[in-house]
Amino acid sequence: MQFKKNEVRNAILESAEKAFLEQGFEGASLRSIVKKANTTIGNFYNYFSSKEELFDTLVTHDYKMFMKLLSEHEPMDRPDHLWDLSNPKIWREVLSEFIIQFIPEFGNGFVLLIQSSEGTSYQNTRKILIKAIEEHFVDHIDRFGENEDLKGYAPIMASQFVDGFSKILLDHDNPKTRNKLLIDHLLFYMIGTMGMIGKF
Amino acid sequence: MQFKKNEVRNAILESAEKAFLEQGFEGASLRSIVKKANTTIGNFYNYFSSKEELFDTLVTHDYKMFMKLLSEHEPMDRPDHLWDLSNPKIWREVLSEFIIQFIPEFGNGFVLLIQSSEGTSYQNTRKILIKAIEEHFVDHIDRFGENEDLKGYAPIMASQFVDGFSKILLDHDNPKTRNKLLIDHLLFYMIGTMGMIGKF
Amino acid sequence: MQFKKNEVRNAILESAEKAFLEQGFEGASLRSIVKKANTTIGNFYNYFSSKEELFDTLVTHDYKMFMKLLSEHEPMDRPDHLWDLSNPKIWREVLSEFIIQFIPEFGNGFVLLIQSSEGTSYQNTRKILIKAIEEHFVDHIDRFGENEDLKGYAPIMASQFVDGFSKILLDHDNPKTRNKLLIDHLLFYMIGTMGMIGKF
Amino acid sequence: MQFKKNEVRNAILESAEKAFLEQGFEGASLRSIVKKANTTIGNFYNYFSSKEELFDTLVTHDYKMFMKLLSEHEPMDRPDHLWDLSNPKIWREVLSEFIIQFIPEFGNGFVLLIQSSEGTSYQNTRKILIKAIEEHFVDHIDRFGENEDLKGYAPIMASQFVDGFSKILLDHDNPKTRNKLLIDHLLFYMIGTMGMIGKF
DNA sequence: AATGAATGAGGGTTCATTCAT
DNA sequence: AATGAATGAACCCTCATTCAT
Repeated sequence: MQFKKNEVRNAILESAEKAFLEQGFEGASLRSIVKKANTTIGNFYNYFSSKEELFDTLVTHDYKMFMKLLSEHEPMDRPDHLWDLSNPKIWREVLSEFIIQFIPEFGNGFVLLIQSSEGTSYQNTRKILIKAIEEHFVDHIDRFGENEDLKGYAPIMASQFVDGFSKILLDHDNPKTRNKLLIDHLLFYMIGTMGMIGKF
Repeated sequence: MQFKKNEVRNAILESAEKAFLEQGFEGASLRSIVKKANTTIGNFYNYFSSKEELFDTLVTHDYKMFMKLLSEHEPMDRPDHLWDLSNPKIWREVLSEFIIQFIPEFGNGFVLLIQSSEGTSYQNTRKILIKAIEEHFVDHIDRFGENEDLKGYAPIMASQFVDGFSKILLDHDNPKTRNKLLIDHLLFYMIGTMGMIGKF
Repeated sequence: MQFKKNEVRNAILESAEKAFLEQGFEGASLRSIVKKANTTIGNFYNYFSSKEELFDTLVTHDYKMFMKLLSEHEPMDRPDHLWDLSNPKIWREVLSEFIIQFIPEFGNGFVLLIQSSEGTSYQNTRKILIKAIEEHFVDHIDRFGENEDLKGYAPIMASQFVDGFSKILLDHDNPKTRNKLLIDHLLFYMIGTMGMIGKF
Repeated sequence: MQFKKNEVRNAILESAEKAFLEQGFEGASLRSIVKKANTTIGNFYNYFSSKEELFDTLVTHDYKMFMKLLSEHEPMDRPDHLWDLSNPKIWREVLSEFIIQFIPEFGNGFVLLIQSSEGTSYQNTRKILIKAIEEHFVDHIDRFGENEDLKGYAPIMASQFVDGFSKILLDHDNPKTRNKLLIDHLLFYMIGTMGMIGKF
């Protein structure tokens, strides 16, 4: 019965993903999740030990991915040499190459982590990520010592960058438009940052 | 008991504002709100007729402000002539004058409206505002007919612009730094937009 | 300040009477009663010691009246000689004289006792009265020994007689139509009883 | 657990029926109902979706019956030819046949509808029925044009007829005595009405 | 593997009553 | 005499979780 088992399990996971994305972890009730998955609340506990573990399952892969990325601190930095390119016009294609290699890894799990994890043990993920991105921005700002007070805006930039990233993933399933938008997104923030620094 | 009355009322309002900001309207429980305000649930209803009315009280002023601004559609457009200025360097001071006249009116009420109103009658406010901003962006993109596919990014930009705006209000009470950040924010989006269009 | 005092007191009594009649003792809230009386909940307790005492005040006169009537057992019996009259046509005028002498005493207090006293210490009044009337009916039925099993219907007759009586008082303020209806009512029950016994 | 399920469900229904009859829909608390049914408030909602649905369940069959009877308007009229019979003595047996065909359908559900539905969606049932009965009485009174002012008493008669009907159902489970009393009841009202009109 | 009955805590709300002012 | 703030119990209802079947 391995086969059927996975069917139910997957049905629950799908239903839960949708519910969590739409109503958040606390807002989505187990009752409604299992109902949409065509099973019962009792049976749910044959597959998952708790609501939290359900969320965990949906999110763990992307969380590990994300943490690895964060600790390696390499792929994230890769496009940085762009900062030294003079012309925004050529950024797009370089970014495009960059984004293709690590973006596919992220999916709705990432969105759940960022937008729907309130009430779970992951609720700090968003903050951690934002903090990391912020430091990243600050690094670059620091290279241009003159804009000290721009740093105040860095946290805002960082949180928006992350939320925008997550919003794109959420709203767009089609990989092509998704990637295009993600590139737009990176581009927008690079241009914005450069402009704020005074590069134009 | 007129004296104590306002104290309690304000304690409830403060406690509620904090709770709503942190946990959203539905996530924040009346019981926890009144507890932090050092009163009882029964007494709460001597001051407010419902949880919704409590939210209403916190939000109504900023909501009216916001609706007025939206319908007049004038102050919001004012800084648009900046788009025709060639040099980003001088934008800052022009924006600065503009922002001073209408920003001071907004406070945490606006943040509640944008970030914490799910489950209240105001829950569409964020969407309305984002839609309005989005149209605004699209207008400017349209002036440069060649970037048709940039429009896909407009909704992202709009929602982030609004969320960033709200985040600044939330994180900064000090009017001076707040205004500075709001100017940064506008600047960042103008630069970003112009850059995306290909102006640089 | 005796004058003003009674004004408030009367306003409360009027408002309460209406509320109790419409929603019953438990269904009517003190809050709504004092609001309609243009005073406050706190002030209410300067005039009455409890909700129950308020009801008490509205009802005590009619209750005593009623109890006296019940124990004397005289006026109630008075029209009984009618039973021996052969022609229903002449009953009406005899009843008319009878009813005039004791009906005026009853008012809304009586209705409250019968229809709105659930939850108060008077909640048995209706039952007591009905029981008394029932015994009355049974007495007359007994005079015609042959209809033994008619007695089963006596409790129904009694409770309906009482409720109808009370309903007339409730629906009709005008003394003239009220008395006419009360006479109709008595007549109806006398005819019905005689008919059931087999007099026609 | 199918076995136990119905036990609990029935226990709740029984307890609720009793509570609603005694204290009305709003007066009866869910807590007291489930307590008497030896279960918990949480569990109640595994059987019924709301207090209203609980009432609904108790009442829906009789409500449909009643509505059908009212719309067909036939069985109700059937005994009318009795009015033209000269001798009350033979009425009883004719009524007896009539009543047997439609009365058995009614039970406590009907009583709940009439006496305990305040606060539910059925709260107008009593009024509707009384109005229908009243019109019925008026019809017959109209055949004897001379008693115009008797019509004032028709609403009283109608409401009492209905309440008496309901009281009999409430007080008597035994079908035999119940039917006998219902016949008595009809008889009583026919005699009363004829007498009032002046037929005797 | 699957069911759904059972639990108990907590949600927003209303109530009669008390009491300081 | 008058106010209305304060209390605590009770209202209907939803929730995640447990457990017997």
